[in-house]
Amino acid sequence: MPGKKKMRTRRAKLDSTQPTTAVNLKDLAETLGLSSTTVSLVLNHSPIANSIPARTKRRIFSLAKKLHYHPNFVARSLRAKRSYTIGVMVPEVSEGYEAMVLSGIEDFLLQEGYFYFVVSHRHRRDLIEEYPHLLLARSIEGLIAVDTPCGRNLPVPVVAVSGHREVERVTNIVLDHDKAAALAVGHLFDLGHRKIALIKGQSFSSDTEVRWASLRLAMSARGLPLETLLTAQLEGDTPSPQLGYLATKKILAAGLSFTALIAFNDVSAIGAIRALREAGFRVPEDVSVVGFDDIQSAAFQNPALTTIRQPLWEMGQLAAETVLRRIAKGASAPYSRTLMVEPKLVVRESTAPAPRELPTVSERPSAALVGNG
Amino acid sequence: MPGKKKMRTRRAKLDSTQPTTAVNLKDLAETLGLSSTTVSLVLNHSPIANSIPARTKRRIFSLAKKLHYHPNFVARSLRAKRSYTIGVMVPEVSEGYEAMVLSGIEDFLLQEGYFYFVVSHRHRRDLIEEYPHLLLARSIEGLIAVDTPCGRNLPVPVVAVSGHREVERVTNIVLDHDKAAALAVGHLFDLGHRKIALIKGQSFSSDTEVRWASLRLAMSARGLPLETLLTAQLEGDTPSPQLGYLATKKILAAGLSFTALIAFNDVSAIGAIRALREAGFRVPEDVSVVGFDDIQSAAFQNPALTTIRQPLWEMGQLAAETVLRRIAKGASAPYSRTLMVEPKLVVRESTAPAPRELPTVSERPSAALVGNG
DNA sequence: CCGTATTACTAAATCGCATTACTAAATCGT
DNA sequence: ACGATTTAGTAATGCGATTTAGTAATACGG
Repeated sequence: MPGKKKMRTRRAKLDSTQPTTAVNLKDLAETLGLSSTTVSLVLNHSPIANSIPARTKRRIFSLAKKLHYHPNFVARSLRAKRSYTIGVMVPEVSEGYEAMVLSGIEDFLLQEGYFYFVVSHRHRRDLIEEYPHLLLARSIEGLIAVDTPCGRNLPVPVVAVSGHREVERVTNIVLDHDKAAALAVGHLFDLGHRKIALIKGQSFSSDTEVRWASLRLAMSARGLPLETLLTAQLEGDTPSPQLGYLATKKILAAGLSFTALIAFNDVSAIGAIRALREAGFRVPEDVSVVGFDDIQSAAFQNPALTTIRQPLWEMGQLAAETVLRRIAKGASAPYSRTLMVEPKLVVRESTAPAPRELPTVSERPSAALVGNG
Repeated sequence: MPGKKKMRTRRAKLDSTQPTTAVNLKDLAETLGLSSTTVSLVLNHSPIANSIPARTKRRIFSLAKKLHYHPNFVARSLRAKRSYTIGVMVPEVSEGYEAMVLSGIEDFLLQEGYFYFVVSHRHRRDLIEEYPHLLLARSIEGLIAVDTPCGRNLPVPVVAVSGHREVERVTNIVLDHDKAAALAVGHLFDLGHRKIALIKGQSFSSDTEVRWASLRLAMSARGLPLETLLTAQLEGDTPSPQLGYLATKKILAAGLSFTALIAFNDVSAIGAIRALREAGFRVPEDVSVVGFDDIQSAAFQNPALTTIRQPLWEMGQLAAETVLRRIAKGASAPYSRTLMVEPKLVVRESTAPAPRELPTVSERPSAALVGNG
């Protein structure tokens, strides 16, 4: 009699030209001639299933594998009140920064059986406010905010990657900016550079102020003054080399000569190099350029970019690990406010010893190197 | 009597020092002295609730708002068998191709109230097999497979972006490769190039064979022979300019001279340029290079890359739109097998008229341009 | 050979919501 | 005034997995 029933169920699925609907516990149980309780207990390695003979267990496992059975997460979540899902907020899914962080997050999360929702807010205030609630309504167990001023006081653990500091109950994963700045400035200083231009990030970027402060500190530690005329800020919402290009143009227009430039990140460094070349400077012979981040394409720029590597993938990984740990420990458990990761100087081809004489725009034929590297 | 019950429920929550657990339908109903059916019907604006007087409705809505009631998404999904979630499979969350497609997918999906899970398989066969089932277990309503040979016969609509063709019940979103190849070859031909080297994609990439066939077609249409010695294939799992670099090295080593190179994609084109330079060729004066895709950094290479733009963002957008449409129509509805998108030639700086004489490696001092562009 | 333990399971309740099928009372048309 | 309709709801079922509380059947100790 149970045989008949099982045949019908399976047959219906096999006969159909329609695609098979996902297998569920009951299907399994009926096919095996067991109760769904037994199957569930065995599949979950419950100690209560100790008494089930190995043979039966094997039968269960092998059929489950054969039919690609995976417990319905929605049902499981409902019952267990756990969603095994976390939310990730990013400014956008760009080609550079976020992709690397996401990749790190994903690797860790999937390996732990968690999935994640990504939402990108494009710096829109209303979305930054709204998304955490939308995610919460979907029962996320934790939230990772990448480069995003994240909502305070959410009922789940929040980990910020390069977020603004000092938000209650948020673990911050940040680069050691002081060390990063010291690395950049020190490298140029050691190459003999004394006139260094700086490009500051957009005001909405959470790294901007800290990195700027660290840069000033590192400069003054080497006795280098900070010339306002050698300074410009990125302007524009969507990150693109164009922003660095325009910022560099502005510095060049100010007329003060310099032998090195530290950009806010690699993307803007790429634009900066282009602006410098258009103005007739060779990089790195006349002007050295240092970026931040070490995005994948930094190594394949021409010249390859010297940069301060921000371990983005590892930061994503660490963020995921931290959220999961905080989830496991429970909401009331203590948590670290800040986790610092180490920057690394990656010397490539965009930096060189400072030239003997300060290069100026007027001195050299500006057409010489334009349009070709 | 109902009063007593409701007091107990609410009180328990208010007394607790633990964070309040979310309000549910039953809480609401009991507090209001109504059945959960009524409350549910009203909150969902069901026509069946037409007969409920406005006063009662108002009471329900206002209490719901006051207690911040949000229906439990998990329970709702289980019951309604709708998760408003779709799955996205990608080879990996890289900096280039996938990020753009994902971005397009996300824009459309979020705007329609859908969320998505991303999983990356890194070309591992077992993961490619297993992930669709894992996603299904999470009740996805549809699947987008980006550059992934996707599982056949799933119980939800599947849309493949640049997937392998001719899979049952899968809508394919593909570039018009014939047009793309004609654009690339035609552009170089018009510039006077007759000796064109080609880099073929990795065998696991779904675009590889079609693009190759189109390229051969386009070549022969112009009367250009396809020299095996001017041909190399990318080798390696993780996309990186390094692969293009090595492939180009191999072509150079073969010794046959050429004035132009068509790479499989922008990433490999970047590597190709580097290899050409190391061998002493100027790009584009000696050798022109054309890429495919038009990833963001293509425009900011030096020289800026001439490329065949694949509208990646739009493809993501279209994929999302198509999945949602197929979901709305139901599984048995007819669907388009293939949706073609148009390539566009983007002329930048990596292509130029063919030089008078065929350049050869031995003719020029190979150190001249190394390390600087 | 009786009572307890163990083995090998199963029935039923539960998670929160949606939905189908009702009901009891009031109102209406003729 | 009596059946029909409308009004204002409620009870019961099910989505799929987990979990608690069981139950037969056999084994074992004394």
